[in-house]
Amino acid sequence: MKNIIEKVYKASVIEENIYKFWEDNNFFKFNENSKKKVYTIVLPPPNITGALHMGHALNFTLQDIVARYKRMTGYEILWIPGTDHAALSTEAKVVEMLRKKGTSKTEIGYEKFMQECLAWKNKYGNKITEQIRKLGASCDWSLERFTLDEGCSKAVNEFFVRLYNKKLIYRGKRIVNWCPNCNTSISDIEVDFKESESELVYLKYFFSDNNNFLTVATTRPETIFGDVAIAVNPEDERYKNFIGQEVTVPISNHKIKVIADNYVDKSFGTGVLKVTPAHDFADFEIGQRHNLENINIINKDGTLNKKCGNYSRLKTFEARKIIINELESKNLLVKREKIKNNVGKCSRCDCIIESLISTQWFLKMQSLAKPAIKVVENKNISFVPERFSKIYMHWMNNIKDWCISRQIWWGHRIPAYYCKDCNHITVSPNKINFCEKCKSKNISQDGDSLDTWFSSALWPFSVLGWPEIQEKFLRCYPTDLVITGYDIIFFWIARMIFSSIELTGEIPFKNVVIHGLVRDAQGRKMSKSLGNGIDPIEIISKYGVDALRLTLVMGLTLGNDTRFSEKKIEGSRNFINKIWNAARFLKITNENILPKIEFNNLSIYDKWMLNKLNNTIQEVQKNMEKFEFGMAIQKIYSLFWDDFCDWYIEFSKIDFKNNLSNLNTCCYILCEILKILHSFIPVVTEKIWNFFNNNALTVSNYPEFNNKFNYAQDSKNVENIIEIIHAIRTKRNEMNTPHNKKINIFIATKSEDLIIKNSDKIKKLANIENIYINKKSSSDNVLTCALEFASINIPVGDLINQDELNLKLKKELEELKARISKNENLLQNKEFIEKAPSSIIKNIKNNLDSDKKRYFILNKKIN
RNA sequence: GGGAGCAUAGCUCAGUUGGUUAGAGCGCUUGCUUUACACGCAAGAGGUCACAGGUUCGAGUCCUGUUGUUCCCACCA
Repeated sequence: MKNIIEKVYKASVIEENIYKFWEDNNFFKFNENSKKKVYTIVLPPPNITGALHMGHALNFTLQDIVARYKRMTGYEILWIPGTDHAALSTEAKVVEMLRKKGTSKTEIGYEKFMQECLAWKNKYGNKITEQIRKLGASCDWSLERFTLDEGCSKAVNEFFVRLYNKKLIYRGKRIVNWCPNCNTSISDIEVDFKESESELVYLKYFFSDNNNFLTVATTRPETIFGDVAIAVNPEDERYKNFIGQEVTVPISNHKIKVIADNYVDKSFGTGVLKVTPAHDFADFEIGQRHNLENINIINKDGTLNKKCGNYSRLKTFEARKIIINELESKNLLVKREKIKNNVGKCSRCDCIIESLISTQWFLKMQSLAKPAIKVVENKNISFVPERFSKIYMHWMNNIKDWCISRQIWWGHRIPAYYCKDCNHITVSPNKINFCEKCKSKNISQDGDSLDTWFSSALWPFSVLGWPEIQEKFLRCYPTDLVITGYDIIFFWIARMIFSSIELTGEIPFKNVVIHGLVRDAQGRKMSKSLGNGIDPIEIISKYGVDALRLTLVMGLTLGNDTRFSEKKIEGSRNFINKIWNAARFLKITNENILPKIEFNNLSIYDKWMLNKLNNTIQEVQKNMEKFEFGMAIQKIYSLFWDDFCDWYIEFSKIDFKNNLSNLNTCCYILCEILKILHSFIPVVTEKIWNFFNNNALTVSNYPEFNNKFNYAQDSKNVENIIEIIHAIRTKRNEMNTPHNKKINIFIATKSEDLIIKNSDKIKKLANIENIYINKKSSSDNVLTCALEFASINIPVGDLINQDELNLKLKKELEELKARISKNENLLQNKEFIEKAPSSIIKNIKNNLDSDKKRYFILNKKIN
C-alpha cells in the first residue's frame, strides 16, 4: 500500500472511475418503493447549444451539494436530468450550419430540417450530459428527459389547449417585438434595452390651411410614412388651439390630424409627438385609444416596405440618414441634436428590434399572475435570499401578455389548425385532419412554434408524467427545491409558478435558491465577445472537479456574483491535496487501520477533537438547512486543516507508534469529516473513504450531533496545552531561535498535573529539551509569557535585544491597561449590568481577571 | 424615472437573531528538508468596517441621510 498512494493527489486519474462506480451501482437512482421521505430537486435543463460554462458549473455544484447532503441525511432523492431544446438558439445554429453547407432550411423543407435539428441535439445534447457527469452531479440518468420529447410535447399541447379553451390563449394582430435577424417575434423579456447615441431630429409638419407648422422631435424620422396623427398634451397651452387641425406629414405628404393625449410629455422635445402605432408600443396604445389606423411600413427583414416610395427596400437605419438629408434640403428640418436613449436589442443576437404589427399567439397574464403573486406573498414559495421575491413580485404585478408564438420551426408546433373552408380554428392536443366545425379536410396546422420557455415552464411536472397523474407525481409534487441564477427568474421561475398553479393546482416547488453570476478575475462578465470565458471542463482536467467545486462555493454568498481565478483554484487544489495526504499518512502508518472509536482508550486529545467535530457537525447542519453553503464549507475547512491536521494529528503522532487503537480513533474522525465534506468534494472523499471502508461514502449516513461527545473539561485542558505551545513558539520566534534548536523552559503554574502529564506533547511540538515546573530559573535574563493559568519563562543568553523586547512588553502592557479600564468601566455601568445578558457579563469578568493577572506578571517583569 | 445589491486587511471575499480583543484565502515579512503534505510547517505584520447623524448599556450588524459603484425594471418620442 505504501507504494500505491501517490504523494500528490492526481485528480484526473481517479475521477474517471469514481463517477462510473456510482452510476454502475445505481446510487443516484430514485427508488419508487423506498419508504424514505422524498426530496425532489428541479434541475434546470441546459440548452443543447454549445457547452456548459462556469455558470452551469456553479449551478450544478450547488444543486449537487444539496442532493448529496439530503441523500446522506436519509432522503430519497429525485433529481431528474435533462436538456432544453432551446428553440431559437438551436435553430440559428442549424441554419448557420446549413448555410456553410451551401443549403438552407427552406431548401431542405420542414421535415428534413427537424431531422437536422434532432441530429444536432443528439450530438451536442450528449456532450452536455457527459459534462454534467463530469461536474459530479448525482442525478438519476435513467429518468433523463428532453423538453421536446414525447412526454413534454404532450404536456405542452395540453397546456395550450386548456388555456385556449379558457380563452387565456388567444390569437391577435398586435404590435410585437420583431428581430429582423432571427426573423421571428420575441417576447418582451427577450429585448434588452441598451443606451446608445441617437439623434433627435426636429421636423416641420405644416398645417393644411396656412403656412404655419408644428415642430415634432423624433429619433426615427424614417417612420413618418407610418404616421397617423401628431399628439399634444391636452393641458399644453401652446398647442391647445391646434387640436383637431390637419397637418401634412413631410416628404410622405399624407394628411393627419392633431390629437390630444395625456401620454405626451410637455417637456420632452417640443411637446409634440408623432404617432406611429404600427412601430412603437406607446404609439400603438395611443392609436387604440383614438381609433387610429395602423400603417405597417417595415418589412420583416428590417427594410422599409413599398408604402415608403423611394425609400422602400432600404434598411431603416440607412433610410434614416437619407431622409434627414432630404428633409434638410427641402427646409423641413428645424434642428438636429445628439441624445442618449435606450434602444431595444435582441438578447440573443444583439440586433436592433423593430416593433411591428403582426398576427401572433398570446397568453393572457392578468388572471394567471394573481395566484402566482399570492403563493410568494404567503411564503408557500420561499426565495433564498428573500430579496429576490421583491423582484419577482414587481414583475408579476406589472406583467403584460406573453407573445408565445415564434416564426421558427424547431420547437413545439402550435397545435392550432385553420380551416380553409369555414375559417374556423381548431385547437387540439392531437394531430387532426378535419375541421371540428364544418368537418372539412381542407385544413392546415399553424406553421409557427412556441417560445422555448413555454415548455420549460412545465418542466417540474412534465418530467413527472403530467398530464397523467402518476404515483411519482403524487409522491414528489410539489417539489422541494429549484436552484438557479438571478438572470432567469422572469424567464423560468415566474413562468413555472403560474403554469403549475394553473395546471396542477399546486406550487411547483417550495424553495427557490438564487445564485449570482460567475465573473472573471477582474470582475467582468464572462462572454464570448470578450473571450474571457473559462471552460469548466478544462479546469476539471487540470485541477479536478473537486477543486473546481470547492472554488465556486468557498466564500460564496447566495444571490451575489462571484469571481473565478486560477489563483483561487490553486488554493482549493492544495486543500484537496492536504486531505489526500492526511489520509495517506494514516494508511501508511498502519495498513490495518479502521474507522472505529476506541472508547476505552480515548486520550484527552481524542476527546478534544471529537468535541470539536461534534460541534462543527451541528453548525454545518444548520448552515446546510439554510442553504448557507459558503459558511458550511468554511467551517469544515477550518476543522480539518486547523484542528485535525495542525493539532490533532500532530498530538497523535506522539502516541501512534504501534498503537492501532489510537490510530483507529483518528481514522474514525477523518472519516466523519469525509462525510461532511463529501457533498462539496465528492470524488476525493469517496476515493479516500475507500482506503478505510468497504462500502460507498455517497450512500453512507450523515453524522449527527451527539451529546456523548461533549467533553468540556478535557477540551479545556487541551486548549490550555495548545496555548502553552503556541506561546512558546511565538517567543521562540522573537528570540530568533529556529524550531530545530532545543530550548529549556520554566513554567509557573497551579495546573502542575496537567503539564506533567502532557509534557511529551509540549516538548515535541515546541521542541523543548527540559520543562521545569514551578522552579526558579537560574538566569534572570528570561522572556516571560503570561497566560491565564501559567506563566512561562524562557531563559535567553545574550541573543536578544533587550531594548526591543522591553518596547514590545510596554506596548502589550498599554493594551492590557486600556482593556482593563474599559472593562472595569463597563462593569460599573449600572445600565449595562441591568440589561446585558449574564453570559456577556460573565465573559467580561473573566477577561478582566485574566487581563489583570497578566498585567501583574508583566508589570513585575518590566520593572 | 422606480427598485435592488455592493462599499470590511494590499487583493478576493466571509461575518447568521446587535454582545468580549472583527475573520478566511491569496499576497507580504521571518524562520524551518520537524517520522503525511514545500500544493507543506511555525510565527508575524496589516483594518477609524465608505462618510455624517440617530436608536441602544452596547452598532460592521438596526434606522435616516450623503457619496461612490454595479445591476434590474420602465413607452420620454
